[in-house]
Amino acid sequence: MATQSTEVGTPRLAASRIGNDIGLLLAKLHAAGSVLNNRALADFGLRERSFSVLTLACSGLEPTQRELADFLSLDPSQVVSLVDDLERRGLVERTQGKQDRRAKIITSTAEGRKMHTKARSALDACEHEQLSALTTAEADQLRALLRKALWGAGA
Amino acid sequence: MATQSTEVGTPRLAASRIGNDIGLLLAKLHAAGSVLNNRALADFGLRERSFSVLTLACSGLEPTQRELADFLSLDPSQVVSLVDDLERRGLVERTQGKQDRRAKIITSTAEGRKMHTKARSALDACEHEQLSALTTAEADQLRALLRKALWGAGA
DNA sequence: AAAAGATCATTGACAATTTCAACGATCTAT
DNA sequence: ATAGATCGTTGAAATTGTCAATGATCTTTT
Repeated sequence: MATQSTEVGTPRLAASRIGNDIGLLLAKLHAAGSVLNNRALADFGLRERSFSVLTLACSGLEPTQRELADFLSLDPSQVVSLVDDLERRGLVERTQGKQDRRAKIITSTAEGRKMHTKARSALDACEHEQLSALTTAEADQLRALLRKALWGAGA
Repeated sequence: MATQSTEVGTPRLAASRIGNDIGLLLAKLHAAGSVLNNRALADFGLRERSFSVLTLACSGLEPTQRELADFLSLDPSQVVSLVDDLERRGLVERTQGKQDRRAKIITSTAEGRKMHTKARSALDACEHEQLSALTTAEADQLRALLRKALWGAGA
């Protein structure tokens, strides 16, 4: 994410064969969205990643840090920092794993859930803005295709 | 891209609301694909980005470095390094802009085009592997939706 | 039941990347 | 002409990514 702007720039070069590369398209849309998202989350002292951790902590799924690392495509040590920060701010708590005492389950505090609710609605607005060129049906379709590409038909 | 593996990990947490966030889905699919792509390109001494620059250099579109930066969502200084490397290896050349003498137009050498052809076919295989959970029609649809989200219906 | 080997969170070191401010050269507008 | 913007480039600073080592705990093998 180099361009601080949201503008996705001259589509002139999109005519190249590379304008059809899934990898590049993913990178570009992701970069553009990150700027939007981080800008919106800054009001809450959050970034995309800490928001993701907070969301999962609020989900009731009781994720371990290892699961967070896998799911968010992060190194376990990065999760430590993310959780440290959220825990220091009282939004999240580490509790010992039930079957596995090595693992730490991340759960949200009441305050964390309040914060999450507010941040979530801000993010939804972002997403809507990011996909404004698509109809609602197309946006849903995009989501479904991305999920299927990642996890197969099962998810 | 933390996990060096291609495995996209436990979909258990995908049940969370965040498993529908476009931002996260893009990040995950992009991260997984990057590992694949960079692994394949390593045989040619290329990475995703240098390959992108090389591709645009081969496109006949005569992009300036500024255009490359915009299109690839990179800082202009990052493009300098990328082009430096490719130029040192004789794959690409800087030529002075026609209307604007500040600008540098990046074009490919004959050797650059040979390299590009080989790398391209390796990458196509990657993309196919990355999207193996999708049918061909779905992959095309995904491409079209990403393009529309980025550049609107026009592109 | 004990030992060996794997996995979890954590730390800290190191490398790579991103971001930013400054610069000379050139372009554009006043 | 002059003033202000833009292009590529450099280099420094901040952020991120990667990796190896550790103690605690789990799992598997004997």
